[in-house]
Amino acid sequence: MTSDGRRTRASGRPTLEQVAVEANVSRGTASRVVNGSLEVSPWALKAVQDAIRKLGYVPNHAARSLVTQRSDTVLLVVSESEDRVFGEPFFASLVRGLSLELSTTPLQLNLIMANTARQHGRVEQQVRNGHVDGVFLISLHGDDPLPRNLIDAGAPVAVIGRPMSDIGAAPYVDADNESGARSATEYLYNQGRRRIATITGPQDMAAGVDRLAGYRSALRGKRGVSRLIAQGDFGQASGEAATRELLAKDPTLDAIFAASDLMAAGALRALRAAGRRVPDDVAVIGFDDSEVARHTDPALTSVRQPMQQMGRELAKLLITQLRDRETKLSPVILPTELIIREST
Amino acid sequence: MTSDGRRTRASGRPTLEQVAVEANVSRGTASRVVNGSLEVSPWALKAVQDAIRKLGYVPNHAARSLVTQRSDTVLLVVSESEDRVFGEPFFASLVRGLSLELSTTPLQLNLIMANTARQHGRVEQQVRNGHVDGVFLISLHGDDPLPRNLIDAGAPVAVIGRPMSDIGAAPYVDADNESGARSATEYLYNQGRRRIATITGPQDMAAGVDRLAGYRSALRGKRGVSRLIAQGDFGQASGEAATRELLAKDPTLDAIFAASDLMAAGALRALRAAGRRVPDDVAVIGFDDSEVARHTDPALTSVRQPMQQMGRELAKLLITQLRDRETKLSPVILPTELIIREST
DNA sequence: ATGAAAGCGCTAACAT
DNA sequence: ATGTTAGCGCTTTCAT
Repeated sequence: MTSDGRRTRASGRPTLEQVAVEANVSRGTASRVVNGSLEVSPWALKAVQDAIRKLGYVPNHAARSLVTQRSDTVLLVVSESEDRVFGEPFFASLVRGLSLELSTTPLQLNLIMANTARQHGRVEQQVRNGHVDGVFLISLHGDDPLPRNLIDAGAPVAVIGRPMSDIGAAPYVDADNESGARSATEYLYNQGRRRIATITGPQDMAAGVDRLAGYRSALRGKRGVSRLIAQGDFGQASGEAATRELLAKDPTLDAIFAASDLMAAGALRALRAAGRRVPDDVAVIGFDDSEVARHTDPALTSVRQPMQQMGRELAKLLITQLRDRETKLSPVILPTELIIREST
Repeated sequence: MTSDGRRTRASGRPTLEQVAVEANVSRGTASRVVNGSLEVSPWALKAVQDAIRKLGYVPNHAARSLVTQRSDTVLLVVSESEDRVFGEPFFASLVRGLSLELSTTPLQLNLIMANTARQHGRVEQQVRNGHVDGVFLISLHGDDPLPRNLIDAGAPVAVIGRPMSDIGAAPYVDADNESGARSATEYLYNQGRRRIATITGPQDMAAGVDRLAGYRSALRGKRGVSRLIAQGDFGQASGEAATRELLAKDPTLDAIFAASDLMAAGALRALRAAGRRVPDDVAVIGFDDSEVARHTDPALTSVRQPMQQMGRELAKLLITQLRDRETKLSPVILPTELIIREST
């Protein structure tokens, strides 16, 4: 008990009630001010604002959630099997973009790593419980049932990276992989390279398919250019192996476009082992503009994706759906940029 | 209204009340079961459990928070200026460790990027509001007031990476940087290298200081070994410059221990430019065992930190404090491992 | 424009 | 061991 005989609150945090008392208005009016209602007299408005400042009042999230039935929380789900993705610097940029955009809203960002089916279940549960108002999904596997389940559970979803299969109503953000690959290949062509090979990504992932399509598109109709395709899996070892294979098929090749920086780094190794100079004998271009690209020797020319911007767009996609559940959004495809370094 | 005249809940989610009705017990008893109280008859226990399963009941987080005055949420604060850290693969492992450990608790992980002072303010506010029960801090700047402010605000804090200045009551987790650096240096010595240089990290960061100390300690008392120290900032360019400097001072040096993989990658470039073969002429060791280490040519021998384990320990540090606010915890220092690759 | 009051779903103290 | 009940802090009708 305080000296005036009233119970002390456990935490020192002021409540809306206290603000109302301080401002000589009812709790209802105070609430209206906090929530920006227009039906408040200028006089009351000021009194409440002053009280809020004086007391250092901040709304209680739990109490508000309880009555509004919203959580003001969005979930970023990272499939652990994709932790290469997670570990790449571009993930940091993506999250920065998300944060930037979310910081203009009352939404909190919850992070969950969902590797197992059991954890996928937890995600769905969180959605059904209303603990989460919306979900960001990162780089799905082809046949992942998660997005559809989440949508069925009633949550808006936004996906980063074009899903291979139809994913229901979930909009996505992606870089323009095809166009990026096309520019890279055209750059090699314009350099005068005429024996241009590519190392593809896995063909069950959109990024793999689209980048190969870009390579093909760049060379379509061009005469006097030899095309050469080897299959990779985005990993360095596969790039190295693919390059050896390519070299065996055509020892005179003078350019390689790899669908990932890691594969390009592998190509660099294989080329050096084969005694080829880069870029003198063979030019190499990677994709992603990852950390690795900056640290190989020679440094890699690479196709950059605007990850931070993609993060912002991703956030916008979800925010829009949150504001109006009925909105049907289209995918957002952002342009890439070719970053020239030493390998071309 | 439903046909039986009672109001329908907006969301279909069952409440504890409905569980109680279904199980023919009071809400109180149902609550006891949900919260694992022992004062429940086996009979009631089963009835409630069945009802929970049948209805698919899950507790409402907001309602619980409201009454318990806990949020069951912990916050991971990433200083954006440290986004190199964030982007490194080891961050993924750290988060995985955190998630793993937190998944055994009802704690949710909230992610916030706090670059600006304004955002630091937001973090403090979240703590004061009770929106967050505890905070993880990652790689602080020397004189960052955040940890102390948070502790003052009443939140348990756990820090990853030894802070330079005293940080108050916050325990931390770190790798044994000194011992890691010592093993690396000793490895070079045991290889027969006798002109062993080091490229240090910034000396206003614990990792920089400790790794230099490890180098010194390894060589202490050894005769016939030349020591050579150049200053770096953990970045690749600084490693390249430092190596040129080192080479100028001692053209015969036969080993370099760099306090980061990025600097080691820079060293590799400078050595190649200078016509030195690695590891034949000069052996190189980095630190962090990052993605970059696996993709340089030659691949880098590097000191690995057990990031996932560090994540788990970090979580434990916070969980312990959450359970008992009075606990005073000691720092946790985890051993490193030397990963041998092609550069030695 | 404002006040009064009814809950949101839950826990915990109290009574039995 | 179980039921009853008083709030937790807030938003939102419904009156006025």
